[in-house]
Order: sequence, then C-alpha cells, then structure tokens
Amino acid sequence: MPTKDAFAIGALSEETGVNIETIRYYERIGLLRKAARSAAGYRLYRAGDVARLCFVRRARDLGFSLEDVRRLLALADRESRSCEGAKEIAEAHLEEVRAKLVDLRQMERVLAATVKACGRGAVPDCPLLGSLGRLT
Amino acid sequence: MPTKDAFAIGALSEETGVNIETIRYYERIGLLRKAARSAAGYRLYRAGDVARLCFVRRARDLGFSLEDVRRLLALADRESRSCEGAKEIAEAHLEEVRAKLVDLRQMERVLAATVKACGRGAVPDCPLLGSLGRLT
DNA sequence: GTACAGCCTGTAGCGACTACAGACTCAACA
DNA sequence: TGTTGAGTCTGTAGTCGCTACAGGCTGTAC
Repeated sequence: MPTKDAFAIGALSEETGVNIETIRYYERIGLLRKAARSAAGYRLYRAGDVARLCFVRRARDLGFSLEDVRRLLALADRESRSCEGAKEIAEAHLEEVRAKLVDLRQMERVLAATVKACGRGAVPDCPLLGSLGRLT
Repeated sequence: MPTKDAFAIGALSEETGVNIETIRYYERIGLLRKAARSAAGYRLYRAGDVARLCFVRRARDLGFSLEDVRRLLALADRESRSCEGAKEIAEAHLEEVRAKLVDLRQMERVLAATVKACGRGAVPDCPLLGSLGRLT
C-alpha cells in the first residue's frame, strides 16, 4: 500500500458489508468510479469510497434498481442536493413496491388457505394440487 | 395439421395465456414434455397440454419457482394425488413469501416516510438523499 | 403466384449478482 | 531466505425466468 489512508477491496467490503465480487461488479458497470491502483494492481480506496458504497447499499436495501441508484448518486453529487429529481425517483419506486405488496399479499392469502386445507399426507386428492388444476 | 384435435403453439398460447417463447422455453428446460410434431416440424398439442400448462401458469402466479412447479407436476401425475410432498413445498414457499412481505413492508414504510419528508423541488439538502448518506 | 401470418432453430440479452480458475502479491514466520 | 497462506487480480460462465431477435421454412387466402 503506497499511500496512507488507502485500503484494499477486502477492507472496503468489511466496512460496507458489500461483497468483494459485487464491488468489482459495480465498478465494471460504471456505478462506482474506477478505483486507484497500487503498483501491483490492487484497487485502493479511501474514506469517501466507503461513504459512496454505503449510499449504494442503503439505496439497494430500499429496493432501488441499480439504474435508480446511479441517478440518485448523480443527484447527491450536485451541490444543492435538492429534492428535485430524487423525489420523483423515490415516488415511482414506492409505487412499484406497493404494487408488489399487493401481489404478494394475494399470493400469501391463497397459499395460506390452500396449505390449511391440506391433509396430513395420506389424504387423496390433495386440495393444493386440485387448486392448481386437473391433469388429464 | 395431420391429426384431429391437435393444434399449434399459437393456439396453446392463446388458450393458456402463456407466451409462445415461454412455452418453447419450458419445453427446452424439460418442464413440459417434448411436443409431438407435424410433418413440417410444427409442435402439436392437445387438450391435455392445455391443462398441464394451465397448472404451470397457476403455480407460477402463486410465485412457485420452476423447480417447485416441476415437483408439483410430478406429484400431480401420481395416482393418489395425495398431499404428501405438495404440502411441504407449499409451506416452504409460503415462508419465503412471508419473509419477502416483511422486507417489502419495511421498504414501503421507509420510502413513504422519506418521500413525505421531501420538499417540492427547490429545498436544499433533500432528506431523501440525506437518509442515504453524505458523500464526502 | 404472391402476400402474409405463423412457425422453426439458435443465440443473445436482461438484472443483479455469484462463483469459479488460474495467476499474481503481500505479510508473517522459521 | 524460503515458504506458507491469505488476499487480490482478470476473465469467463452460471443463476432465474423469461424475452427478443435473425434468418429461414410452412400454410393459407386471394
């Protein structure tokens, strides 16, 4: 490590909870800037990179797509850090999340009811299989 | 079409609501048996295939993986069609669905709160971007 | 005969990773 | 100084469940 305050990808991974392979992947697709390199070719990171990657991780935890994260990062890089843009992205994403919730809740209801109707094993004509359809 | 009661992939797709490409995909991965062929090489289907594919579609609608669907199909093909096996598959899947629900609900809560805290556009220091983290 | 829809195969792309293989580097210890 | 073992590198391929072509054949209607 030639410079002070610089650390390798393993440390960044530890620090952020993001998989090493995933960090390299993010760099490859241009979500993260290309890291500086040591003489031997090791990627070198600094505190700022930790902050950036934590930002990415939190956004991912909220379910934002990598494309959204890319845009959010760009917005956060602007001086003003105003709500402009960011709010629209979040609102659109919130819509999707709510739509998925509706679907999942429906699945949950049907599955729970079907499982409940199921016997202990020996019962013929399983209601679960029946609900999926007769195979002729 | 050499035989009566046989129809081509387009009709099967219409009948079941499953995309043509998806049907071919299911056949390729062995989820559906290889279809009979006309002299010219067209796939030929019958009523039984409609039932089978509807079964698959319903299971997919409930969020079962293709691997689960494969197992459920095998269970449904057995004479007894007992609950044995099927119930375990469904219960495991229900667990996953519930876990996803927990995650999604959490996302929804955080997102909704953050969006609500967001201003109309000109406000600096957007709380949404702030909640994701400061970039140094 | 000539459109045109429908079907065929094979391949590649999506999103967001994950998992190697095979080679190099670095730090610690004997 | 040599050696071990952990860490890192690149490049490629696999995952899941489709979807979208390209380029060619077939079937039907006019």
